[in-house]
Amino acid sequence: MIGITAQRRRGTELEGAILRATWDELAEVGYARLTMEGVAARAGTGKQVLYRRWPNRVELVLSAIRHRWSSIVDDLPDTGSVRGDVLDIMQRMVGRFRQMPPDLISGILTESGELRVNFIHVLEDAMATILERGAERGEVRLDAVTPRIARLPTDLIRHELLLRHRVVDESTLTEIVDDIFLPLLRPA
Amino acid sequence: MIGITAQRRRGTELEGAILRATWDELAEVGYARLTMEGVAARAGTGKQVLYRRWPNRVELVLSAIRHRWSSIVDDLPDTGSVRGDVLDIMQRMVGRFRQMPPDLISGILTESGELRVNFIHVLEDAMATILERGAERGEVRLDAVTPRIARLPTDLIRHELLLRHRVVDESTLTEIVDDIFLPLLRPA
DNA sequence: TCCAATAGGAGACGGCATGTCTCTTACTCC
DNA sequence: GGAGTAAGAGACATGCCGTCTCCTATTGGA
Repeated sequence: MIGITAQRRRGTELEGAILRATWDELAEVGYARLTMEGVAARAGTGKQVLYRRWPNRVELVLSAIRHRWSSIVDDLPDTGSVRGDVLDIMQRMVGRFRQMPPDLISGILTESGELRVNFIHVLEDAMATILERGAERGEVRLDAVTPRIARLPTDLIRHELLLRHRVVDESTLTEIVDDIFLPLLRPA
Repeated sequence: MIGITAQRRRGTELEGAILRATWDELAEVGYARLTMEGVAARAGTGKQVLYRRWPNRVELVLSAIRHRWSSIVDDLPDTGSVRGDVLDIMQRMVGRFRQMPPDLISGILTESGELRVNFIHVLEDAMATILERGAERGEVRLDAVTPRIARLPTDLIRHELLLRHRVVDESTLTEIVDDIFLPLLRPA
């Protein structure tokens, strides 16, 4: 045949294209109106190819998110103070959230029930490390810090972003850290 | 015509029946799979009757919730201590949540963003009153309590219930109150 | 008391997305 | 170079949405 030979993508290459298409579709129409058909069309493939890899919308979208972003804490901040480190983590959460379609998280939350390990567990580990380093510097009395206190900053940011739908600015972050979190790290 | 005369319900009576049917449907299939057709069938009426009153699913369900429950704080607790009052409020939140289909809140939150008024604002007012009474008893230094601190208990419960999907037991409540909230009411 | 206006009950309809299936054809690996 | 695999394309049954239309029970006003 003369002219264009329709190259047929496979495996990783195809998968990458689909995940990119998914993300683009998300950005364009949001999560609520993202359809398998839309993604397939945009990726230039058929629905069956999607369903061969992911059982449903939620899983596809979760893959797309993971594909686009590595872990939010793959490089831990080390500013020299607990305050700086925690603010850094919170800023990352806010920044990442800002780059998502507004209904993405709540949509996934509704359909799949749980926030995946990525979103919560990883942050807990990061906080643990930050607090240990703080303890070595004498900033923190580790025995006074319960797990719930440790996740206070991230929990509150999450609450603010997802349940209150607030724009979280710098002053919100410092409020949480200075008025709430830091005082609890060194009880009287 | 001999025998059963098909009484035709109207106005308030019909509306009540629909709202009850909506709640039953919610309890049975959850929010995600609640359909207008299902509600209409259960109420023994047609879809048009629903659409005449509510523009869509969300509004119908919101009405059903309001129809079933009055405000969570229409009678403020007054146990004689801030600790008791706050625990009481938190227990109410947990109790009410337990009586809801698991996906109800997140579903509505996703689709309409409404409900924040009921679920957040009302509780803030209640907390304000509780704290003022606490201040009169000398339990609380009001000048140290920022709005964000005041809503800490309710925010954390909400986070636990809606984002972490945890079963919130008594020990969770006392942890939040004793380890986090009360210490912040009387800084050193 | 009767009649016109209103609203209920029932269901058809077009539209759209889901998830399954089938078919042909390009590619890959042995 | 040939068998097996998976891509591309689209038909299909299903389900729900929101709108429309029909007919009839009920009601409030003349």
